[in-house]
Parts: sequence; structure tokens; C-alpha cells
Amino acid sequence: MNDRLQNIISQDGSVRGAKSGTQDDVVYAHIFDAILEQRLAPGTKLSEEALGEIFGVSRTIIRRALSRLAHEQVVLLRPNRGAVVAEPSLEEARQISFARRIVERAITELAVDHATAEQIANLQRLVDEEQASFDKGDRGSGIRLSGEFHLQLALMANNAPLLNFQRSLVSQTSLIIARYESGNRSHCSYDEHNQLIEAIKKRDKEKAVELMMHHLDHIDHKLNLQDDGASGDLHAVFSHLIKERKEPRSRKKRAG
Amino acid sequence: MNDRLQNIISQDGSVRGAKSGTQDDVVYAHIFDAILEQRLAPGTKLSEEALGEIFGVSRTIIRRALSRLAHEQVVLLRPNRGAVVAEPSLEEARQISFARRIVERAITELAVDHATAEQIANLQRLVDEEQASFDKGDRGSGIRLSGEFHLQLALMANNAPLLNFQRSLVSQTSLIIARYESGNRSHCSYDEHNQLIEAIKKRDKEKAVELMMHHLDHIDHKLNLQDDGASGDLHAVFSHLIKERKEPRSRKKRAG
DNA sequence: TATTATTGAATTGTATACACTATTCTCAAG
DNA sequence: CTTGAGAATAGTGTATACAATTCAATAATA
Repeated sequence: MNDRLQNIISQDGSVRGAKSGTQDDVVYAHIFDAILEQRLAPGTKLSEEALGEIFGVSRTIIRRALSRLAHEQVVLLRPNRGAVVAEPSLEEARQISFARRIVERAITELAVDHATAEQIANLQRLVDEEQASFDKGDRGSGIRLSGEFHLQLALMANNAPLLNFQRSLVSQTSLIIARYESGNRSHCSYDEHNQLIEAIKKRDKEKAVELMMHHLDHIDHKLNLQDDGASGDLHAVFSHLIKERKEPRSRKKRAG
Repeated sequence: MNDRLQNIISQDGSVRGAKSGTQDDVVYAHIFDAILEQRLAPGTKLSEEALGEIFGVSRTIIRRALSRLAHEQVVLLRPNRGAVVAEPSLEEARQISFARRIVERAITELAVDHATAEQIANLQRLVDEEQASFDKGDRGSGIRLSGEFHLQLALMANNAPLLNFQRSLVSQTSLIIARYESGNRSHCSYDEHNQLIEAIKKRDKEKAVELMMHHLDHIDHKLNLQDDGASGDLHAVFSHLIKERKEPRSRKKRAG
């Protein structure tokens, strides 16, 4: 038995982060997606016990996932009072928007420099999916994919700290859209995304940056003060994946 | 091993930002300071049980603290293998340096716009302390205070996301200095810090940004990031000790 | 009726027991 | 002497019990 070989062989097949190995990654990803797709409205209480039941894990795991989300400012952790989906204020929204301009400019420039053909193809695929989602009327997926476009761009920039920061900013922007964008204005960012891809293909850095800045302007302009309260029912939001709690592993007493 | 951690961490010092309320904040702050003041070297193993004994809390608390540190990239959490103080590679160091330029430029501009007299006084006090520490020969405190200067600047920028990002970048920079700063070049950043304060007082944005960029250049130059291009090529890395193949490796005798 | 105390349920905070994994140690084979 | 397999050990991963705190409902008082 060669365990090393086994390890090497089994290293492939990792799909988009969350490997089935660690449970809190799965929980994290599900809650994260639910928030980004706006199935969980800002302000929704995230009860540890309820989430534990839904995902079939103990509060320990839920706690870790919530902690990660809190670090990305997607969730607010109030001591002794539990977690809620973050509700960015207008002032916070303004700060996030400003920070994004700083970061997106740098990312766009780096991406133009470093983008490979394969990465650009990935980018195009994301935008196509995004457009398909909006066409299908799946606004939630569309908004999530729109965010992933900006994350893919950050990935192409080849700078880990900027990528991490971008992840947090994009998530929070999604929250802001959920809170302040009037319901029916479809996001329609895919058109601007397509133009960006063209500029990147042509390695036209100046044009790409200009497009990105305008794109961010448009996002800001679409926001206003209406709020549409989405769901607050955790079980409903996650109904498609509620499962039975794992049978407690047989606890063999250590024979004396 | 346990005793070594005990000695390093329990050195009485300032534990700023430790809201005495929750225990894991205290633990977090102590470990954070120990790393920033370079009493914990990059690569040091951080055993949960040992830390629990040292701080008189359960592993639960230690785990949370380590998790927070890992989010800020100050600690590396290896699944099933425990936590170690992060060891930024040269490539990571370059990326961090780049990201800092982006962020510090924005922060400097914002700080010039928003700085109040009181905040500038705070800034000045930090630099005085920093200088005093270096004069006393307390390099650890000096480096920590140098970092706090940049954090205070970020605070003055009035932008929470940028402040958070800056916190992570400054911490990692401290780690990089610990790992890569060439020999005895004392940090001596306080001189440039003082010039920056002057420019901010005069609301001279252009000058302040220029000083900041030069300051970051100097930091980089004191490190050995310039060339070298450390590779994944083991033969290159260990070329100085490659021996004739036939030479039988002398096995060290077991002590005791 | 409005306001404040008090009590009890519900939820989070922490410690700890057990399960699982990785590392170290020992020893046998080449 | 080196290499590799298997057992012993140490350390992390997860679940759960219990303590501490918050929240809600009721009762008491003005």
C-alpha cells in the first residue's frame, strides 16, 4: 500500500473550493450562496441550532461557518445575541463602493496584463451563464454570477490579498443590492461585462479601466432606498437540502 | 516546547484592542502581539493544548483565536495538522507589497482630506513612541508601533473596508520583515513617518502620497525582495550543499 | 394604563469527552 | 545502515453537556 501515491492520485477532482472533506466548508458555501442569491434577506437571524438541524451537523460546525462569514462582513456576530445577515447602512455602502473603485481599478489593470486565453474563456463562460440566468428570470443566480465575474477577474490579477479583499467587497455589494436596489430593475450587468472582456482581449488597459469605472457608476446609480423584505424562514430557504441528522457514530467504550 | 511558548507569550505587554469582555479576544490579541513583535518566529507551531494551558482556557477559545488569526493570514491553519505562524514566501511578499501600494495611496489621500487635529496628535504620539522604542533598542515594539502608525492612518481615512484590509496587510508585512529584513538595518521608519505627518498637517495631498510611496519603496529595499526569484527548484535552492553522490551521509547519533 | 420586576424559556458561550488523523517509534527485512 | 510496515502516541475534528446570558411573558406597583 502506497499511501503517498494514493494521495497524489486523489488530489484531482476538487471542484470550486469546498471539498467534501470538511463539513464547515460546505455549510459556509451554502449560507454564502443563499445570501448572495438573496434567498436570505439582510437582517435575517441565523440561529445556530436551526442551521445545525438543517445541515445535519452540530453547532460547532455552524459556529465556524458563521465566524468565517462574519470575518467577511457578510454576517454580523453580536455577542450573546447570535448572528444575523449583515445590513449595510448607506454610509457603509458608500465606503464599500469607494473601496471597490480602488481595488477594481488595480485588478483590471493587472488582469489585462496577466490574462491567459483560458482565463478569458472562463470569464466569457461566466457572463454567458449570467445572461442565461437573467433571461430565465433567475435573478438570484444572475446576481451571484455577476459577482463571480468580478471574482474571476480578481483571480486573473494574480494577487492573493487583492482577491481576498475583492471577495469580501463583492459579497457586501450583493447585500447592498439586496437592500437598496429596487426589485424589478434587472441587473443587466452582462452587457457591460461583455464589453470588458472585449477590452481585455485587446489588451487595451485604458479602455478596460474606463469601462470598469463606468460599470461601477451604473451599479451605484441603480441603488435607491426601497427595501423589499425577502424571506426570514431558514427552513424554507434551505428546504431543498434538509437532511436527517447523521446517526451518531457508535461510541465504543474503550475496553479496559 | 510548552514552556517556550509560555515564556514568549506571557511577557507582559500592552494588549491593545483586547475588549476584556470575551476571552478569545484576549487570547487573540496576545498571540497577535507576540507575532507582530516577533517573539514568535514564522513557522512556529501553535499547539492548541499548550496555548490552552498558558491562557487557562479550553481549546474551544484557542481555536476561535487561531481561526481569526488565520483569516488575517497571520497564521496558517493546516487541516488535521494544526496551526503555525505564517511564513510568507517571496512571491506572497511581492503581492502584499503591491497591494499595500494600492491601498496606502488611497488611504493617504483620504486621510489628508479627513484628518482632525486630534487624530493627527494621536499619529504624532505613535511616532514618538516608535522612536523611543527604537532608541531603547526594543526593536519588537518599534516594528509593532510602526505598523500601528499605518493603521491609525487607515482609521483617519474613515473607510472601514480599507481599514480591515490594511490591518491584514500590515500584519503580514511585519511577518515579512521578520523573515526577510537584512541583518542590522534598524527600521528607522519614524523619520519618514514624521515627514508624512507634516504633509498631512499642511493638507498637501500630493506631497503626502509621494512620501508614502517612497516610504514603501524604502521598506521594500530594506527587504531582499528585489531579485532572487526564489524558485520551486530544489536543486537551485540547495545547490550550496549538494554533495558527491557516493559520499555516505553521516547519520547523526541519537542524543542521550 | 403605563412602567417596572420577576420568572422561565430559549439561545449563545465554554468546557470536555470521544472520534479520527497524523506523527513518531519500534522492529523486521533487505 | 537503510527502508518500510505496523503499533503506540500525540494532536486535531466534532458532538454534546452544562453554564451564562438574553429575550419574552407575566405579575406587581404606582
